[in-house]
Amino acid sequence: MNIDISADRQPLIVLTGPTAVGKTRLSLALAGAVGGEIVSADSMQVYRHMDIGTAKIKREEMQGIPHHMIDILDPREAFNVALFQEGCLKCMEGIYERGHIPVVTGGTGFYIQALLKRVDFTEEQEDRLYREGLERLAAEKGPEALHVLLQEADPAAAAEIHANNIKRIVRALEFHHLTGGRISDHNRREKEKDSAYNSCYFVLNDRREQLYAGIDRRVDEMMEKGLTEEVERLRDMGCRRGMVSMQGLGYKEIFAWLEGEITLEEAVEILKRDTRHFAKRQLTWFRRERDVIWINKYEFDYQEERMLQFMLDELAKKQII
RNA sequence: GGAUGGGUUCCCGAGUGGCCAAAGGGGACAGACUGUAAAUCUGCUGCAAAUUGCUUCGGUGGUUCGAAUCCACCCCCAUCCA
Repeated sequence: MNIDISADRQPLIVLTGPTAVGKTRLSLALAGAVGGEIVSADSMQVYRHMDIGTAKIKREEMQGIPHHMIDILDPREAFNVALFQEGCLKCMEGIYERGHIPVVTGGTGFYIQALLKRVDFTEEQEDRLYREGLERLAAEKGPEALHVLLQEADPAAAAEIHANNIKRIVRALEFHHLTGGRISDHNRREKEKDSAYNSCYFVLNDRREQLYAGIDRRVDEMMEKGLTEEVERLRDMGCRRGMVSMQGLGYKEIFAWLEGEITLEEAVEILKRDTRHFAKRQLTWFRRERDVIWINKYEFDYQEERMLQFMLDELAKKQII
């Protein structure tokens, strides 16, 4: 009775969820069951040498399943959504050619959205100097000064973005500066897009207490595995605090400790807290996404088999498998 | 046993007669997000309802038109003296 919507769209599976719910583990079972290849949608696992703090899967744990978008960049380089989308599209071509299904796994909701909707990032680049000028202006005259500029350039965006949100205001101004257009128009256009794929969007979740307990446990494990040494190594190879990669959870806190701003104990506490905050933000994002299929672990008695079966049923309904 | 300091809303912590349901911070919760997204930012936080009412600042009683703020006694904590 369902109309065939799969005719001209390629199949794609998304498995996401807040940090430390168990995405990696379930993704292996899922990819194994559907003959899929895993595409990581994670803004930090793209970096080489950042293994412990990103809870990156080890080669020997991959069960022979190909993993993409992991370890593709030097941590001294800046990554962003547009690069993610580009890289993703490229490796997915190969996956389809091999007759496999991409299983997009990772917690960066923004990246997943950019991929599914094929958000258009092509029309402009970025202008570092212009950005830095704006940031200096904000630092000297306050965020309001930037907001006033945006009101002239793009009133709709100014109304939507809070004056304190310097990063987003800078981006909106940069967009205008580079294209002459308005980012508010661009966003409105892109927002209306539907998924470009015949896709199933699974969000793995658990009770809040369980989630938070899992986060605490994971951070403790990272410390035992040598997170501090990992960060020291990165620092010695030239990573500095301001870099995109070093803004990742675990890295920024340990850096603060290395530079004597806080004690190690404090760093660990802050890391746990910030990771909880992050998990909450992820959940907010997923709640807003349309057509997501929630998998609450407690509804499956925490049994991977049952979750997997549920997912396979959903995939069959949509004729993805 | 004596001296001093202190007990404030989930936590820390201001408040020393009315403008106090009580600053500020943290946490919790909620939200935004379209080339830094593990980033950045916002809202909210005693209870119930219309501008209102009710319960709260260790306990009990008192002073006062009016108290978290003043007094008395009691309980608990910290430090010091015995």
